[in-house]
Amino acid sequence: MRQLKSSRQPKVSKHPPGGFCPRFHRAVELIGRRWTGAIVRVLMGGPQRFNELLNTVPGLSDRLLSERLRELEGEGLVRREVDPGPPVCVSYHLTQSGSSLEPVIASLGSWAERWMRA
Amino acid sequence: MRQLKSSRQPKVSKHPPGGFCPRFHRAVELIGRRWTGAIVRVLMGGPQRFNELLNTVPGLSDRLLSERLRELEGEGLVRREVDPGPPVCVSYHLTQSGSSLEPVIASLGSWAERWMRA
DNA sequence: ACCAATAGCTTACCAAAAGTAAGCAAACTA
DNA sequence: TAGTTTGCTTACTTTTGGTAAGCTATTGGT
Repeated sequence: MRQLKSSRQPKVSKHPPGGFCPRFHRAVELIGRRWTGAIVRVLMGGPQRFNELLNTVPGLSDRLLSERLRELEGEGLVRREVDPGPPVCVSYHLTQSGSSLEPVIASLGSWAERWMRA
Repeated sequence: MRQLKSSRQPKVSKHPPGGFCPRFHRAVELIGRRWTGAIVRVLMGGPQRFNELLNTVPGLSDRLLSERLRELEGEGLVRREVDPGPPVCVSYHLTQSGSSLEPVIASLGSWAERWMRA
C-alpha cells in the first residue's frame, strides 16, 4: 500500500493539515531549538541586552545564548545593535519577521496555560 | 546591576510578554523537539498509523518516531490505539489537548508561509 | 509449503548538539 | 590599581539524535 498517493495531491490547498509542509517544518525546528522560544518571547517585551536575556531565562548559559542569537540573526528574526556609548552597549531586538511571531507565541502561551501541568 | 528586580514583578499580569513563562517554555520545548512539530501537524489530519507517519514525514526515522510518539503519549497529546483486527492495526490520534494545538499550528504555518524562505 | 514483504517496533552503536567551565579583552567602578 | 561587569570564545564532557540492524507477527506470491 503505497500511501494512496493518487487519491491525495489535492492541488487546491497548498498545505492541508495532515500533510507535511516544509516551511512549517523549518519554522518549528527553528523556534523549537533549545531556548530559542523562550528567547524570542522575552524579546517580545522590547530590546534586551545580552546579560538581561541571560538573567531573565533561568538555566540558559551564555554560550548557548550567544549561539541562539547568532542563529536568529542569521534567519533574520533578530537584529544586533551596538550603541557605541561610551560605554558600548549591545542590544538585541526583533525584526519585523520576529515581531510577527507574536500571535504564534500568544496562542501557544494560551494553550500552555490551559494544558501544561505547571 | 542585578536585573532591576524591584521595578519588575508587576503582579497584575501573570505572564507579560518580555518575561519568562515556565509553562510556555515547557510547551515550546516539547513541540519543538526534533520532528515533534511535524508529527503533530500530520496527526491534525486525522488518526495515522505508524508507517503512514513514517512515510509522510521525510527524513524521520522509525526509532525517533517511536520515541516522539511515546513522549507525546506521556504528555497526553496523543493516544495510541490498537485495533485487534486481525490483522492488528495500531493508530495514533490526537487527544483533546493535542487537537487544541490547531490554532497554534495554523498561525505558525501562516507565519512560515510569509517569512520562511522556501 | 516456502520465500519475500510489510507493520511496528527494539537494541546497539556512532555523530551531533547541548551543557559546563574557564578564559579574556575592553570598559567602568572604588 | 585592583576588582567588577559586559559580551563574548575556546575546550571538554554529557546528552540527544541518526544509522543500521534485528525481531516477531502477519500477508501475499509461487
